[in-house]
Amino acid sequence: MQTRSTKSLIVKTAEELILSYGYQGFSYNDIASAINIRKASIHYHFPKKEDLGIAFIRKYSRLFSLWTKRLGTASNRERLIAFCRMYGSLSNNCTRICPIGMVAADYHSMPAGIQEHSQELIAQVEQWLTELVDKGKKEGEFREYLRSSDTARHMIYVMSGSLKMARIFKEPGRIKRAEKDLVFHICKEKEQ
Amino acid sequence: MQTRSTKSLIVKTAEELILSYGYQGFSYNDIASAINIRKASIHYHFPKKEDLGIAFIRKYSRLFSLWTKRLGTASNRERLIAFCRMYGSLSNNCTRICPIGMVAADYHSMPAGIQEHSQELIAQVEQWLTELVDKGKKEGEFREYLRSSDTARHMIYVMSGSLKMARIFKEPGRIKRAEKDLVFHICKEKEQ
DNA sequence: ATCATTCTACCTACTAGTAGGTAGAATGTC
DNA sequence: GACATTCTACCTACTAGTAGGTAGAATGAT
Repeated sequence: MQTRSTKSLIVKTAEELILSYGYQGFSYNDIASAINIRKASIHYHFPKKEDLGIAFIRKYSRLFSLWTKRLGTASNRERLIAFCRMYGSLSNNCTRICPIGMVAADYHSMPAGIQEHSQELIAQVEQWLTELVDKGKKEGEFREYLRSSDTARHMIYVMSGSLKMARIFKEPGRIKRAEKDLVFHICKEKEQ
Repeated sequence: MQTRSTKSLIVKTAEELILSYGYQGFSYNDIASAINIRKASIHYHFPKKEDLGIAFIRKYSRLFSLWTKRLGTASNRERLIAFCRMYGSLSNNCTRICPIGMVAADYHSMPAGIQEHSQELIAQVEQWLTELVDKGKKEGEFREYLRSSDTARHMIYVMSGSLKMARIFKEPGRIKRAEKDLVFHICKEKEQ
């Protein structure tokens, strides 16, 4: 097995474990037995657990960048909905929560390097959403009284909260509902 | 030192640790050294870590019940604001998050007994908020188009999200802002 | 083209430390 | 004396991380 596939397989597995059980809730052993390699091999690619944690967050940073780039010239309303759908897909049928929700909860028990990268990821998403709301207001699609950055934050709170609760109560409908609520109170045209 | 005070001191310390570092992020040793007793003494009061976790959640269940009872005959709008203020006070100056936010994130890595009690606590808060929104609508204080239980959930998502982000970015203003946003989009009278 | 060397990617075997948990003695309190 | 409480001393299981080795591919020198 080549390095590239093993390395990314490790990150992929870490990802699943972190989004299910949290940073403290998974071990190198869990990964090793999941993909049938030895623990030391993980340390070869990621010397410290912190390194793996950072790789996990940076991956989501990259994925989000790619996602925003792929998102063509849709209307602001469509982009808002697309964001919610993308976010909802992270739920993985009520088995996982979002990276932001996880790092935000475990924040104080994480190494400094992970904390910094977490801040960057959150800021990146907030930034993109702030610009979206701003543009939506200017182009008359979104309600004028909204404060762009507060609305962006509000969206993150709601979407990440809905994923968590959807998982606990095994109610995927909570995510869809959160989306509808957000669209309703951000967009001008009615859609309830 | 009597049992009662030691026992409640253990829970109090666990509480602080859990709300800062998460369920996986604290140990019996942390508590022992924090209040200068031996680890085994904690096991005397709480044989398993799960027992301590349940005590923690049940305490917040009781506290919430007491809080709702103490809350006199204020207007629905005032009760809504009081809820947000109470919730915001859990932030402890951006050092902690809320019990709901914590158990929701760590959910899958917690023992079954804690999971059940977590569900109950969340359901309890959701229930109270649902009734508040319902009453607020009937009495003409809240916007009629709101769905009571969805709005209740929305409130929990936003408040618990704001506590988490306030902690990460050391921005207590996020909590106040979340409160204002909720009041604005739930209550009829303007207040921005 | 051959051979020595270096590097990559993994391995086995181990360390020190910490986790939750237990047994039983010591201490206090009624 | 009886019982509750806290202690010392320990256990097993597991954690992140390290030491040292190996097969084989890549590189370089002649």
